[in-house]
Amino acid sequence: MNRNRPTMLDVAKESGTSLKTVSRVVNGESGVNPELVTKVERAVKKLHYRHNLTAGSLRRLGGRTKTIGLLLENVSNPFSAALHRTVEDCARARGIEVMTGSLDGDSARERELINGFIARRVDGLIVVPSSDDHKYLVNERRAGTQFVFIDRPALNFNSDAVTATNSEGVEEAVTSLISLGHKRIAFLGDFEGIFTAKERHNGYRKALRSSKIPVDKELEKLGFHNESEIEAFLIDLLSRQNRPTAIFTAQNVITLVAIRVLRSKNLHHKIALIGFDELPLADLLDPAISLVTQDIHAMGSIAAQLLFDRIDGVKSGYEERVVPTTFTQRASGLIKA
Amino acid sequence: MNRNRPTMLDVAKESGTSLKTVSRVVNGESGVNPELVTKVERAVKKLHYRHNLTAGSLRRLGGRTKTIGLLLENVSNPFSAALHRTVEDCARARGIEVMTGSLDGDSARERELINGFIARRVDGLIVVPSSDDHKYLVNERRAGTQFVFIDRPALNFNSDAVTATNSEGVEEAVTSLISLGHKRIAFLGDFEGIFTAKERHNGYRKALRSSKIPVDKELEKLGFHNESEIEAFLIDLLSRQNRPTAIFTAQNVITLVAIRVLRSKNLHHKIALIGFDELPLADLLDPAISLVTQDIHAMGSIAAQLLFDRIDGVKSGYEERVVPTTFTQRASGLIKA
DNA sequence: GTGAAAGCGCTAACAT
DNA sequence: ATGTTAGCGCTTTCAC
Repeated sequence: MNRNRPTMLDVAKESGTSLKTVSRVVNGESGVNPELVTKVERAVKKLHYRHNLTAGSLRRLGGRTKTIGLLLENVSNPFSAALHRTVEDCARARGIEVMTGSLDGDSARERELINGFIARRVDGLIVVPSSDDHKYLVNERRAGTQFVFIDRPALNFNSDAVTATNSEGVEEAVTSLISLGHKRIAFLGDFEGIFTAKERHNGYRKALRSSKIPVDKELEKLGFHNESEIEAFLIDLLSRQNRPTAIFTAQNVITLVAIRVLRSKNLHHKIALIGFDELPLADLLDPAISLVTQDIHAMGSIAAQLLFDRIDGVKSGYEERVVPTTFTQRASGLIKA
Repeated sequence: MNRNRPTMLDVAKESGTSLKTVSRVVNGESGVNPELVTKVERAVKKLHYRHNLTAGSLRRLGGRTKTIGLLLENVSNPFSAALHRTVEDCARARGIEVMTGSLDGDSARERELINGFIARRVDGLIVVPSSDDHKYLVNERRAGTQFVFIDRPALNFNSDAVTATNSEGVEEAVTSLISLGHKRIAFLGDFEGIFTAKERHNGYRKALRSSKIPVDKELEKLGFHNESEIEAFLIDLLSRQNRPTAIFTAQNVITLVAIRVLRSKNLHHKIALIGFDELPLADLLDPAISLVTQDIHAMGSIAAQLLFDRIDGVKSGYEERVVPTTFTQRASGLIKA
């Protein structure tokens, strides 16, 4: 029972001061007689008093709870986890705690979790969205909850957002493949409904167009429901007569499966491979894997800063900040056509 | 400003009912006239009412906030992240949200974060501890906050805990090396002050003892301050005349460095290696890496269940649950002496 | 500089 | 079955 916790009134009685003085001391307000401060602090220690921030937020102007929500694709995937850590560090510097949740691409879960966080009155939310319509947030923002989107922008909802140069990053990587003589380059990505997936596909198409290589739809596939679908597509792809000489995998799980399939067919030294997203140990594989990666630290810090500014009342127009990707060339991307 | 959010009183007025009826409907209590339910629900929708759980917890018996805290080593490391996901899933099933924080092995941070979470009145905490004295939690538990420890038990604080068979897991792996003829087996682990590090070292020593292999302190090192120290020790170790024929690395970062160093010396096919902790892509390296791993899902679920039971008022004696590790033998562990 | 009183949004206890 | 009132622990407002 939290009921047995002492309150400010208990501390006031114990220290022979008033409730308000205790409040001032606990909140570190200036202008309190040092003697009283000592008395209060002694009583706090003696009674093991713990400030109740949630009660305070009820009456506090603006009702701030110094808690934010962070909605990720899945807290256990490396991209989400790294983003989480960055946001946590930014929040810690300001005495803000972070509540997290995984959406798994489910738009219903997005709404549920946002409702759950709002019921706990978070001051704002950083969201890697899973839904394709964020109109429903208009009322929440009007009521005082701030939102910043990350990785993908909001849809039907004008807001701050931080994204990466998905298209340009892929374009650079695919162009490098073309310059090595590749003309048949496969592209495996997520469903086009996902913003990042579409952007990455656009980058691939642009690179082909610039080099006047016609699109071969047989070499493209967007959207897989699970790993075995990826595997099946790749096995089919590689068994064709006119199989590709290079593969671009636009997401880390797809890259992982591609590595395994290429190995199992003993083609990992014959067919070039470049993937999108960080992959632990990618540099230790044989061949080492070329990757296009996002600057997660920059993305997370910018998103956190944007959110904190909004919570602090900044009213300027909504910003969309774009963070450059990095192309790390390794052996798998240098295999010639 | 959260101030503009409508309250139950606004909903009551809009629906022509009373505050208490609104409360009943919002909380899904039975025994309310369906007509009134409809009226209230209509008003809730119209006004975009959002229940304020934090206000409710103030008055609610037991003061539950339906929020728990999860303190991890570092939310972005794979072990922590996987644990986080498991706990999140267990919590979600009960409508509980999770606040998280990274301790980085810092005991001051542990206290700070616990204080921050208690200030927000979490119902309980699941802790991978970083401090070596948890006496200070006695008062918190007395005041109604529940604690479950995971990965390492609490010190000077009697509580529920979930750990893995660290010692037995290592013993099994090292014994397998011995049975392949290895007698000079190096052991690299974390500082002995860390529970898991000590346990893993114990397992190593037990395996040697059972086979009557004398301990060679030159082959052991416990505690590194950073990756370059690990690297330096390994480089020295491998350049000795009587270098080890096998290495056991008792933690994932150490295993990673060992993989890199063995490769750089071209010894990865000559010296056996077994590591502790999961390593993504370990099966795709050449040689594939043998690992002793923890059942993170089981550990997380058990910890969550223990915590929820305590929150629900279970008063039985504190339990220490031990979850078996798994030894996955791959090529790196099968290299002979 | 300090304190008393009101009230934040809700639930509990008690009417009706 | 529904409503009224008090009060959770705190911050605000305002008086001293």
